[in-house]
Amino acid sequence: MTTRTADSEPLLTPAEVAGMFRVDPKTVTRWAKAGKLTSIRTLGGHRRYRADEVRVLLEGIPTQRAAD
Amino acid sequence: MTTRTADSEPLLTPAEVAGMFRVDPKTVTRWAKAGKLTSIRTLGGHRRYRADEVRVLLEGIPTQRAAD
DNA sequence: CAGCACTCGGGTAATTAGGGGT
DNA sequence: AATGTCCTAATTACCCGAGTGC
Repeated sequence: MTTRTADSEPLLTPAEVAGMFRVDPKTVTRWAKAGKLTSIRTLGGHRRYRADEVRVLLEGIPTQRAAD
Repeated sequence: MTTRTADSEPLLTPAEVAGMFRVDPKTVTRWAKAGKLTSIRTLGGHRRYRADEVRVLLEGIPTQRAAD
């Protein structure tokens, strides 16, 4: 219950997100820089995106989760 | 595999749809605004259209979608 | 260690959105 | 009512070389 952290949130690569939106990976990077998308950076500087967030932004269909 | 993603990967750009219908991209935009065509917006406001929907409107042959 | 695919960064064309008018 | 065209502003796509990820 109090464990409300994003436990196992699968992260997506720029190419993955770009494919889902039918845009260029660079565009996804631009969204991250604009703060429209939550980006997690690897230690090398590469970005990873939350599958949850992307799914919501795509059609507004959040992850199927049991009612709180 | 619990690949429970919404199968809305195949998206088309306005130019693509316009080319398939032999109309101006603006016309496709009008169709979207009129609700005649399902449009998914990028985070920048650009529209993307479902290949399924376009195919149906073009040939009337819907895509085989797996029943959940 | 070496290699390939991908992503990074910046910069420049092409496309799209929106309103207005024919 | 519906489509095509003109305009400006914003967004997106492709160019490069270098670094990261596996």
